[in-house]
Parts: sequence; C-alpha cells; structure tokens
Amino acid sequence: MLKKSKKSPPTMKDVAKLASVSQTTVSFVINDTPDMGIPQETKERVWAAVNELGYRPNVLAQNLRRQRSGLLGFITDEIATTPHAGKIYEGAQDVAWEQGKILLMVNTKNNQEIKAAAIEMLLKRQVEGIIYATMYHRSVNIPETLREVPTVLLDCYAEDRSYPSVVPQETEGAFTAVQYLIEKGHKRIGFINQAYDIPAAHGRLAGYRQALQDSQIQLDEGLITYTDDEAPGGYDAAMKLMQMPNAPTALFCFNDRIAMGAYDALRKLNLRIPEDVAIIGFDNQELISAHLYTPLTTMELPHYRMGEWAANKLVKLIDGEDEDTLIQHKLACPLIERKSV
Amino acid sequence: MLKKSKKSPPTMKDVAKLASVSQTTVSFVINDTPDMGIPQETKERVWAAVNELGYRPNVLAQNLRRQRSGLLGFITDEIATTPHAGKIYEGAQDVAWEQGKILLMVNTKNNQEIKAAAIEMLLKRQVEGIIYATMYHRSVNIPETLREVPTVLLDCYAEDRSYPSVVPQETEGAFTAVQYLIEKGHKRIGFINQAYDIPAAHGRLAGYRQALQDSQIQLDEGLITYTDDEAPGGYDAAMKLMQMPNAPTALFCFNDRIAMGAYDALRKLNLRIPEDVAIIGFDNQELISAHLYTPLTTMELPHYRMGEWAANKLVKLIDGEDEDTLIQHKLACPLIERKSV
DNA sequence: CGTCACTCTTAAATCTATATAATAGTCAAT
DNA sequence: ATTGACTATTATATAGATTTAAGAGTGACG
Repeated sequence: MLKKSKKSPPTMKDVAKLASVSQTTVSFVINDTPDMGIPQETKERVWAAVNELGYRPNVLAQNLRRQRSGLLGFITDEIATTPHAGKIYEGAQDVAWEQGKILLMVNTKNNQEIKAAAIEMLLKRQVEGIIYATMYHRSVNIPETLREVPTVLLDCYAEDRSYPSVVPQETEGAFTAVQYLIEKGHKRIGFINQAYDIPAAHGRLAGYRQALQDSQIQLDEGLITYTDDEAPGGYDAAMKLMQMPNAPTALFCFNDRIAMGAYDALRKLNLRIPEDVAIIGFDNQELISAHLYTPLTTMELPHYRMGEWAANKLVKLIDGEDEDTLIQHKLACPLIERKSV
Repeated sequence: MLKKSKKSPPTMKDVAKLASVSQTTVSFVINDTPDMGIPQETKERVWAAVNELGYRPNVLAQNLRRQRSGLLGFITDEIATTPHAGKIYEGAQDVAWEQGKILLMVNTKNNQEIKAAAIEMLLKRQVEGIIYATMYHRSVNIPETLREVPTVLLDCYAEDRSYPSVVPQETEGAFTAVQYLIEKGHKRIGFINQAYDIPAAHGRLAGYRQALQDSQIQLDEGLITYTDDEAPGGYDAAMKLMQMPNAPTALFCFNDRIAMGAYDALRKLNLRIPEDVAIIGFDNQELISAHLYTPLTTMELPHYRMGEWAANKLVKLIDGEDEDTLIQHKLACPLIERKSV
C-alpha cells in the first residue's frame, strides 16, 4: 500500500494557472504592487483563484527572497521556575506582533552549552535580532557571537555596558515605597533585605536610605536585616525586628515572598496588618500579593513594559532608525496599593 | 551619505569560490552526503573555507528546499496570568529541541480574532504541526483551519473528541489525595471544591467520593462545600467547615490558592497544621505550596509531562509513525509530600 | 506607414540551499 | 584502440516566492 501522498498546499503557480495569468501577475495582484496598471477585471480573476484554491503565501519563500526572516530571537536563562517570564515575554511579543515579527524563544536552563547551541540555532535561522532576558536583574556575560546581530538585554546588563539594556529602577522604586510608608505616618521602618550581592539589593537599600534622609528620619542600622532565604527568612527577620525594644511600625520587604513570611510572623505575634504593622513588598507577584489574607501593597517590577521596551528598541536597531547601542534604560516600578499599609 | 551596506553573511557560493570547488561539492561535504567519494583533501579544503568565512547554513533556504520548516506552532489561550504556562511550554520545547524542531509560540489572549490571525500566521510560516494548549483543563472549540496540519490538544479537549488530547487524571488524583488522608487515619474529610462547571471540579469530586467509598467511609454531604472565589473563598469555606459540630480533621482543597485561604482560617481558629487539621491541596503551585508556613502537601498537575507528551505525539503524527488522531490521554498527578498532613 | 507613448503582461534572474543527472579523467581489461 | 568501471566533480533543476527588464498590443500623431 502506498503511503498517502501528502498533497502540498497550492502555490502561486497554481493560482496563476487557474486564473490564466502568469505567476508574476499573481504576485503583483496579491501584493498590490503600485504602478503596475493591472485592470480590475484581472485582479478579480486572480483573487477568485486565490480563494478557490485557498492559497496562502509561503512565508519561508518570501523571506528567503526578501532577505529577512521576520524572526526575533528571545533567549532566557531560565523560564519555568518563575512567573515573571510570562509577562516579559508577553510585552515583547505584543510589540513584535505589531511589527509583523515573530519571537523564537529558547531557554538555556543556565547551561553554557545549551546557550551556545541556542544562539547558533537562532543565527542559522536568520533571526534579525536577539533579546537576551534574565529572570532577575543581574549582570551577564554575553557570548561574542551575539555581536553578529542587533541585541538588546532585558532585566540584565553587560559588565562593560556595551549592549543596550533595560532594567527596573530599583533605587527609585524602594524610595517610592519607603516614602509612601512615611507619608502614612510611619517613622520607624524596618527593611528586610536580601543578602545576595545583586543590583536589586544594593539599589533598594540606597532607595530606603534616601527616603529616610529626605524626610530627616535618623537611620537606625538595627532596622536593616538581611536574609538569604525567602519566606522562612522573612518570618525569622520579621520575628526579630518586631521583638526589638523599639519595634518598627512598618516593614519594607525586599520581595513579596519575604513579605509572605513576615505575614506569618506577625500573625504569630498577634499583630494585625495594617493596623499594628504596615507591610510593603516588592515584585508584585500577584499569585502571592493579591491572594494574601490582607492583600499586599507592593512595588511592581515592570516586566511587561521591559519586554515592550526591548522589542521596540530591537526593531529600531534592525531598521537602522536608532543607532544608540549603548543606552542603559531604567523603567519605573509602579506602586500597587492594596490593603497592607 | 550612503547607508551602511549591511553586508550579508557568507553563502555556500562564497565557500565554493574560496575552496575552488563547486557549490554542489560544498553541499556534499557539509552534509557528509554518503557515496559521493569525496577525497579527504577536498573535504579539508572545503572545511577550511567554511571556517575562514564563518559560514553558517541558511536554515530558511534549507527548509524551503526540503519542504519542511522544522517549526511547530504552540498556541495558548492566555499566558502571563498563570505560572503553569512555563512548565507546559518547557516540556514541549525540550522534546521539540531533541527532534530538531523549534516552537513558535503565540498567545491568543482569549480573543477570537487574534486566535484566527495567529493560526493563519502559523500556517503561512509552514509549521509542520500545532499544539493547542490551555492554562486549565477545559473543553475548547477548535477552528476548522487547524485541520490542515496535525494538531494536538494540551490540557483541553474538543467536545467531539476529534483531536488527540492530553489532560490530567483529575479523578485519580483526587482519589490518591483523599486515600492518602485516609491512610493517615482521617475519617472526616472536608472537601472545598470549586463551584464552576469545569472537568476538574467534577473529576475531583468523583475521586473524593470513590476514595471514601473504597474505605467504607460514609459520605457526609455536609462536608462538601463550594467556592467561586480562590483564597477568600477558601478562608470562608474552611471557617464554616471547622465550626461545624462534628468538624473534619482534614481538608482536601480544590487547589493551592484555596488551601492558602484555608490556612488563614485555621490560624484564625488557632488550629495547628497538621497537628489539629491536615490539609492537602491540588496543582502544586510552588510559589504558594512550597512557601506556605507549613509547606503544603499537594497533588501536582503534570504540566511538564503534558508538554512532553503533546510534543512527542505531534512529532509522531507529522512523521506518520502514529496514525491515531483520536486518543484522549490522561496523565497521573503525582503526590507531593510536604508537611501539611 | 512608421514611430512614440502607454497599458497590460510575462520571461527570466534572484534568494540560498538540496538532489539528480551528467561529465571529465583514470585505469584495467578485452 | 575501444569499452567498461570507477572516481571526482559539476551543471542543472527545484523549492516558492519577488523584482527587473522586456515584450505584445493598441491608439495617436505626423
């Protein structure tokens, strides 16, 4: 028995034959090429043939001829482990879609070999540019092959700042958060920071300091704690802070997971949120912040907008409308008011 | 001033010229075409030219000629709003990668027009097949255009079962969860179900019933409650159940977010987990379940494995190695033991 | 009647690769 | 010397489009 002959889809040639014109004419009609003086009657005949056959242009062939693939590479270091990924990707994809481009996503699982293979694959597939995204704000080493096409870094930056990048305004975000607490009347504000040496930790500490200073509040180093663990660390840190002789009336947590741990500690101590203690988080991980028993007020990391910015920038670089490949852009973190302050 | 002439990357023709052979020979060498009797010396000359120019095959051209794109479409109804997406995608991508295929992901934002446009775009780009994924187990309407290429449904199914699909074993999962509670000595087990008319709600209720019946435990309809809200609903439902005269000693929650609400209620009632009340969830949303104060024992939705299964099935359909387009596959939900039981 | 202008249409080159058929060149056997 | 059998290599067709240059047909004008 013969294998079913997978009949291939109709081509432009088939349309031409059915409409009794040349392939060239079909192309002119379909693309509405200007100044070709094709009479209405012919156009209709061609379109009728197109519809009858259900013809659909082969984008592969188009792109080969046009010398551009319409593809943008999107490399992430990891993906499944974080819910941020979706929003970053969505922001980038929405912009790409408007521009008629498609994203080709690969995640490297933090493996150098996979990363190299992924880049090679993207280049072989003729991507016009690449967005290199990380799932938390950090510094990265960029393989040299990426120089071959326009590249934009997202939520990360090259040590030598030689690639355009977009990251959150960590310092300003923390400043806003703490100032918000101050506006609500708080003067003793605890800060549960993250212990790792990452830009977010430094930036947010700077913002915390700045906000206190701007309001002439004396900095109490004892109110700043560090944890290298998430929820359990937040629990311990909050426990410690709230049992101090001169306990804070508000807590600024490095992220929502730490805030979640702090919630447990406060409950254990029979302290109400926000009546007894105000809490503000960072990240706006909705799964947590919106669903905590007292919904958490927090600073949102602008993932969607970083995705948008990166895709926009990349398209401009590709089109040569923008030549600045050194810009280090920072996006604001909006305050999400819920009930915990 | 002239625009920079974007020098195009080297082609096979360039390699041929440099190596003083024909393009055909270059192709034979690079692809290591058998039975061509190309002497070692020539091969080395070609490879030297390849390396000198940094030649990289143009996959677009290869695929046009080979009549297959190496692309698989991956359509999701929504993406950013759920952390499940990442794992589903990762499972599919890992399999695709092994097979030398690439996923082209688009999300339709639950908009019919975008969906139609997305499918049209995928077909124009010559995808070899399509995975249609939803973010929660449900029934879907599949546009007829999807018949044009092999299609696999993921975490959803067509009403008429005319497409192959993979979904979680809802009933068996619930059965396992409840049986686990029973094994731990619980006899009065509350069930906080979700009120919407979705397969998961029906399936899990059936599993709950079956487990009780298998252990000859009399079903008490009063122990079954419904909520149409997540965390707050879980709070209310748990509150109600635990204040009954003959309160349950264990709670089976429809999902982890409901369990999170139940946690709050139990804490409010000063009931310890798991000493006073055991809780088991569903979904294994790690962000919640692993970070709750008493880490939550729960049933995992097999997202990664559904992604794997769908991609594997799709590749087989494409290759004609498998003709069964009607299979409705169900994957087991593994028990994730933590500390709440 | 020849030519120019204009309208409509098409042949052919191009994009980058693959794959088939064909062609030199060498050597042994008849 | 002719044929056959290899070996090594290349010309050519093909995939499905775009684009340039050229060709056919009509009418007007001198």
